Amino acid sequence: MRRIVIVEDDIYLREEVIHTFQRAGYDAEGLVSFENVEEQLTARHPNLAILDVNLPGKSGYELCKSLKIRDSFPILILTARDTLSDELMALGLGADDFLTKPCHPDRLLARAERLLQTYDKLRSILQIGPLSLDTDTYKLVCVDRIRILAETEGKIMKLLMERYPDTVSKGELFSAVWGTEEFVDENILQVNVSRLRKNLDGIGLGDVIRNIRGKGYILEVDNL
Amino acid sequence: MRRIVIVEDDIYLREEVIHTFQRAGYDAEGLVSFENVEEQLTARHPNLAILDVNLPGKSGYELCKSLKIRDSFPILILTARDTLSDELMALGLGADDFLTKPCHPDRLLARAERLLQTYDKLRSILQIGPLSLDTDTYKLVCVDRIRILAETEGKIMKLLMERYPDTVSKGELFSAVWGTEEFVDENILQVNVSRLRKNLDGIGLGDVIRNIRGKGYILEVDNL
DNA sequence: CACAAACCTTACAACAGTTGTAAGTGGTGT
DNA sequence: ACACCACTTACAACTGTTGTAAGGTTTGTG
Repeated sequence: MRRIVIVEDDIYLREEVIHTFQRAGYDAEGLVSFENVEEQLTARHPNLAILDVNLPGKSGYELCKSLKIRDSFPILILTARDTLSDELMALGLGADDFLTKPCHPDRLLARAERLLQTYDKLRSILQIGPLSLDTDTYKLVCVDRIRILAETEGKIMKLLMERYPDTVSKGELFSAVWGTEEFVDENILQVNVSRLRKNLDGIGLGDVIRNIRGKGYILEVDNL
Repeated sequence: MRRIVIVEDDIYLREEVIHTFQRAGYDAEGLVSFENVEEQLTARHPNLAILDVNLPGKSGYELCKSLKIRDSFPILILTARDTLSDELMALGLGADDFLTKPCHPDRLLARAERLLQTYDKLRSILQIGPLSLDTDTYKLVCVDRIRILAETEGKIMKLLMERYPDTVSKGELFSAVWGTEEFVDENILQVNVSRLRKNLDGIGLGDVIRNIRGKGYILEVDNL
């Protein structure tokens, strides 16, 4: 079932929206605390997030922007701020739709379902900034250049993107790619990182994988 | 450059919209005849279509629906009909966004750019009904079942989807897959169709490729 | 600066998956 | 009943991927 997470501090409106989606057969839930909204959201792996922008604490716009760097689910902004510049701001930061309160439940539902449908086809795609990776086929795309990675290289790239912007230890890479941290030649990881780097270089992505001596590998995509 | 095609019979509004997009650096053009709108649109391979629903001739809604069966570009409905049921209808038929006239150029632009951005990641995906095929990797998806096809099988599937709902002659298949209609063993096509069918069967798509004796092959996806 | 540890690269052979060939079976229309 | 078209399976050549081996380079430390 599709999970929809609602971030809205007005409890009455929140419950109404939740019920709208539950009646339509979705697994809808709302956040009740507005600390660490970003962590709470990503931890629940929603298929869609509905966001108010007037939240206690961090601005909804900032939240939207930082969620959209790693583009895993669509974001629908639902807010009382109804000026054009609010809408332009939201869309410019990557929001997928923008609706103003009060909003008819049917409209909200239709818009939400539209987004769910479109993002269905993107389910398997990991995104970090301008870089995207299809985790089924290991097709890597950067702007308009593409490359299809071999399985081992793809698995490494996948983990690096999932853990971004953290460093990934060699042990983690071993268990993700070979299923064990032990009994595997240390060198084989380096060989495959080397191959992966050569591949990335071929599409203009030199120096994207950086090694942290003694710690592991990390993705660097700031300058793109 | 991104091509945007505008389908709008009010010439003044049409020109205004065209200019809005041209100023923003897009290749924007409008249809001037409203016969065969669907053929005109698909022939121009737009990255986005902007559609009025009150057209002379065929209803914009019907048009939207039949365009969306093969989902190659996003559709933004721009119309004077501003009731909720119009919006629900449009979204239900697969339209990607719905705006009412008069519409501020900046809003239109922002919404359009949002769609272009999202569909960038779907550029390589062919869709016929519930079936989608990534033409770079030959990943075939039907609802939630996926299969990655080998290159030759993928090329055959690709052509069958592109030509849907027409029959594809063996000659066309030969030139698309092997680059020549001659000097290739007749049998090799049958072998690969056989392999493809076995693959499709594996994801619950038995009997999707039908042979028309003496004519060629055709895709049948009505019953899905 | 010398040394060791960590990291990187290239070449190669084993392997897996894909391709076309060959040969034979099954079905359809006249 | 016959010819023709369509289908299927087995097999060997080929292609791209993988891990191993061996040697080179960089980095931090005493």
